[in-house]
Amino acid sequence: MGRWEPDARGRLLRAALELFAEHGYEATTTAQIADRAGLTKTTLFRLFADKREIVFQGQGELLALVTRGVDEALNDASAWDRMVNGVLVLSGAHAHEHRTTGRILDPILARSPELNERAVFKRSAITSALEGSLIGHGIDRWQAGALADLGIRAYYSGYDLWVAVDDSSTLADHVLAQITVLRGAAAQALEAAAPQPHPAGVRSADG
Amino acid sequence: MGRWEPDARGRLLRAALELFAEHGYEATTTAQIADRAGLTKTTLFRLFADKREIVFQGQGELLALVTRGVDEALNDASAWDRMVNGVLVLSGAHAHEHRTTGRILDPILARSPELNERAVFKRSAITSALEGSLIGHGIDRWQAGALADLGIRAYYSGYDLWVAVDDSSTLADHVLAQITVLRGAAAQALEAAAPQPHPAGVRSADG
DNA sequence: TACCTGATGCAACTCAGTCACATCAGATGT
DNA sequence: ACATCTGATGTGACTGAGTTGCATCAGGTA
Repeated sequence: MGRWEPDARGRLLRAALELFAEHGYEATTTAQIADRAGLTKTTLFRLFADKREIVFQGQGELLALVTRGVDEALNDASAWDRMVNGVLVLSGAHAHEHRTTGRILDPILARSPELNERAVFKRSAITSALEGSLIGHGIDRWQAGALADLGIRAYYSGYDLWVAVDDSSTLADHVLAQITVLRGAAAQALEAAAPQPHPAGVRSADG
Repeated sequence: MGRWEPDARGRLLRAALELFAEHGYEATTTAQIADRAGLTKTTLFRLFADKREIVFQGQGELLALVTRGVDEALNDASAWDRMVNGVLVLSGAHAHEHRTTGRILDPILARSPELNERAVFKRSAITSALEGSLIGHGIDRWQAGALADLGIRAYYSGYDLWVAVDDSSTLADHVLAQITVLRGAAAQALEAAAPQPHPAGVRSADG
């Protein structure tokens, strides 16, 4: 346990968020972060793979979560229901405190291309995990891809809404609502493409 | 024109691909690349924003392409047709030589997390460009998002197929085929979710 | 008291990326 | 020919991320 000051990771995270908010991400050095946390650069890099990971710590667990959600759906669940369950289990991982963190993080993230790139990568990793889990349950790979895109899109826009408002709502509430919205939108978009009952030939829009 | 040896960018790209293939991306230093190209590190970083961009040079133009494709669709084109046109114009940008480059690049890319992250970022940027263009034409934002995801997914899996086979087919051929496949798959996945014929009033997240 | 263990510090290192300044090859004008 | 202008390249020093081997230190155990 904590022989030295406890919770080195937490202290580093808080120090980093403070400094990022004050001076921006790029203008903050890892030495400064370690310094404010009462540690050294070496320890920082022992606890985090790189500077960006300070901000995204724990996102690795999300991959396991979404997979678990897909796996734990009922045996006769449809592809759609498996996807929904994956995204819902994913959403369940966020406590109310994450809302505050999200509010602090968002502007920092928006101003830093480097952080943005990592964020996109995490999103992609989660999407791939969802897609892979669905495929693992025998779902057609193209359906799995489309479902994963839709589900993760719902998750992220639900997250944005959840962070933006200030009520007692759960992340899962917003995500579920977004799934419904996106399902309707996707259906409408596809309807315009394939009005015939049997999805056959497409007319390309020659340029 | 070339007062010195011409085509510095091309020489650097070739040198980089050689070295990456020989020793891997991470094990190759920028100085080595510049050296083999008969240049210096400084010049390398004058021509490329960073080490990763050597491999992804020119992807920035793709954003403009997909936007142009969406813009140049017929005035009364449906949301779907605008998306298709955007993706097709995007596909038209690749000559046959890109196939060879793709074959060399793919294994390098697969072995390097760093390059992978950049690749994902580029994909995301193209998706956002497509989504934004569609929204700019008055298309509902949720539809735009879903359409962009589907279109770019078709583009990338079409690209994979195009690179994998060795015939006279065009990238656009494969992408178009993938759009059809994905449209069918998405329709099927949604059908299981919403069996009711009228996807009517969708309630947005309470806010 | 002696030992063990895991978390931390220290110092030196490599490499990506930046910058100010010098240089060099060719085009232009006289 | 000669001087000059211009843009592409080289030089060398610098910052900061990330790594590594070794020392140290706090606490638990015998």
